Amino acid sequence: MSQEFFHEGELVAVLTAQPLDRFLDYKATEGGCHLGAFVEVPLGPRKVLGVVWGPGKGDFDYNKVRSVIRVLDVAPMRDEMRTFLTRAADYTLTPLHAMLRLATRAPGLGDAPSMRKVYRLGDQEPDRITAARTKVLEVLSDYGGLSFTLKELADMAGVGSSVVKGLVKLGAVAEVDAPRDMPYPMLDPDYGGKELSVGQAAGAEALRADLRTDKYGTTLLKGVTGSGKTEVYLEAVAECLRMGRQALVLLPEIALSGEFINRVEARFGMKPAEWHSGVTMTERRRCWRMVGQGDAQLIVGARSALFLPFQNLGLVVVDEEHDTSYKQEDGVLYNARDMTVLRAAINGAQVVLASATPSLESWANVEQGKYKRLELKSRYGPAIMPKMSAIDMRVEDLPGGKWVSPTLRNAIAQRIEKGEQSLVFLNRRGYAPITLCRACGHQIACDHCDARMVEHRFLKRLMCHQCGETKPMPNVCPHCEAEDKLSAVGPGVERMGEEITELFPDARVAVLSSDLYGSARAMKAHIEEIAKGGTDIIIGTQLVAKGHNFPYLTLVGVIDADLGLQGSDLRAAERTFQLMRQVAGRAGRAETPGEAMLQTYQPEHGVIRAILAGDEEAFWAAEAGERRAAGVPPYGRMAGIILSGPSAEEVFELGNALARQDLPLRKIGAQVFGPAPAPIARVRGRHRVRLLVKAEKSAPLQQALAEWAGQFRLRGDLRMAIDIDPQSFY
DNA sequence: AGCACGCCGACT
DNA sequence: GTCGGCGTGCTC
Repeated sequence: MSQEFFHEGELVAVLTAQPLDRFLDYKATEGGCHLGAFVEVPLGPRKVLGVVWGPGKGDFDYNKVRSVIRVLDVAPMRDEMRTFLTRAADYTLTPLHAMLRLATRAPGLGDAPSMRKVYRLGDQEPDRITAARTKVLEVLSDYGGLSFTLKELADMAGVGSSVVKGLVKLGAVAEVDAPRDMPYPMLDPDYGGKELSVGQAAGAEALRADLRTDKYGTTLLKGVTGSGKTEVYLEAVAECLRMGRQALVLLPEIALSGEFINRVEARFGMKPAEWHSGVTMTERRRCWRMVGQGDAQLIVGARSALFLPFQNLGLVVVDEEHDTSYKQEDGVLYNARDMTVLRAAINGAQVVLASATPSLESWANVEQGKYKRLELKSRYGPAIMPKMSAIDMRVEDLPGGKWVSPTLRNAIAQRIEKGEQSLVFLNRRGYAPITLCRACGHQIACDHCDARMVEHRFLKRLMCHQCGETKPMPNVCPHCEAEDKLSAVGPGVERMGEEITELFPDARVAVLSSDLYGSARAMKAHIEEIAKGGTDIIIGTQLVAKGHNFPYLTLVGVIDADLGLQGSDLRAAERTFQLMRQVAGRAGRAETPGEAMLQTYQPEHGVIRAILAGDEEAFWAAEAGERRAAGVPPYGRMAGIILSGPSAEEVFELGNALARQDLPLRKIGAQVFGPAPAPIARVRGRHRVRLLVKAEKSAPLQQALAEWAGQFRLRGDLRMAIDIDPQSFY
């Protein structure tokens, strides 16, 4: 039985977010402190944030032990959260202090809850009544009982703030202190329930029943685009709210949150709390604190929202669970989808993994009986799945430098005639992926990374898609100094825009690519305008595959369905399959049936055939068979070790040393591959080398990796990062 | 992470 | 002589 409270002077073990790989003993403050308390402690000359993790070990000279400075005024960290952080740290081989940092990423955590003055109706009558005073008092009585800040109240009444101040002096308006961080408004689970189809209602009831068990469980909610998955899992959220527990919905893309928030408001009457990189500092602080004290019922956020201090987490929905952006690729390497399952298991919460095209991992977990599966077959509304066909590019008559086949061009022309929208999909941003010198063959590359610079004609610059570095488009070749010999090779969305405008000079064309907008807000506004029908032809990247609804869209043309099939990345087939199905699912979501056309040079390829046939089970079974035979995820375990440093030789040397001293891995039957240049071989001037480790599913991989890596002490500027379950493994 | 300590090269 | 480079080590 662990001790829950520590009296003044007792030793406590404190974990700080500083990179120390152990707990430090401190003496509890005057007044004592609870297990899990957030505290401020002295560390050398500094004061740092920490969490009381347990009783002190007492193995440090008692006279040198310092005292906790103060206990912070936030809810203590719960046992479940400490367990979660510990187990997540063990799983991802991340130091615990780095996990704590993820869990305390809120500004002003150490501040006392700040107060502000708010105004409400007072109990006195004003001595003289004026028009301005009447307006202020009317506003206050109209919103009976509610209070406002000075600015809000003055603005609402259309008067100056001096009028309000005057009324305060007379006692007609009361000035009171209120905490700046207000609880989020209560959501009403019975506010705006939509009529559900029979299939949806059955799915919703299954999820509600699982929630009522009060136990952990994971359900894969599968349904084609537009089948109404969102309505179904919002019913699970409603049940969670009725039970008085907190719910979290994770989205892969911030750009989607605006539309989703509106749906939540329509369903529950109020907006939920939001947590992602786009929310302001003030709002972040409010969200973190309110989640911690149970005054936020539903949080919509990005993967890092999983580390919020929930008091009573009952449900986590991972929307578009197959999306690769759930994998954090720098800093702490974790997969938010997998960590969700871990957290829910510890909290006794339910997980809903929603997707039209689930990941093979989730598919395999269903097969093994670890997850339940719910499938929404019938579409919500009259639309049906699009008709899909391949355009065999080997027989199309296309001049060099052009990418829209005559077949696709004719199909687009027909839509324009009927006043319907077409989408031209190409998963390549910018104007052209390669800038080549026709005189010497030089390709312009990034100065800091091992990547080619992509021309962005819209910005009139070259950009590195690895590090974001840009430079102006040069007039002469940087290598041979020939003038006017640089030319754009290969297609990007901007260039497609040009080609489409040439083919359809009278059509309204819009290019939709995340880098063309200054802000998420601007992008959202543009997407909404397009969705209303303000455009004939949309040219888009991956962005359009992520859940936006275009009711007038009836044709999707995929420019290069072969992109991503090449190379030896084992996930390439899976990703291509998901992407193509998602894009094809854009077409015909409303009343009009849609059509999807895939331009390909290999129409006989298994992935292309599976997409066209709509035979998912066949695709998954074939893909699973190949992975099982190769002993790779989800049927085997893998880890990547990324070594980086300023000198390529030193990094490789370390890589070779690791590969040589692989006894800890051989003991568990694991194999080491590499070192080889990492998929991105140079980032921001640092050379990167990767080793891959492959083990049986049941092998204790983490312990072996820890022992293996522990043999080395990194000198100078060398870094080592271990990536459990890497996204790409070739 | 910060910050101090400390041991070698080129400046007033 | 000393200013300052950043390698090494410590923080209860």
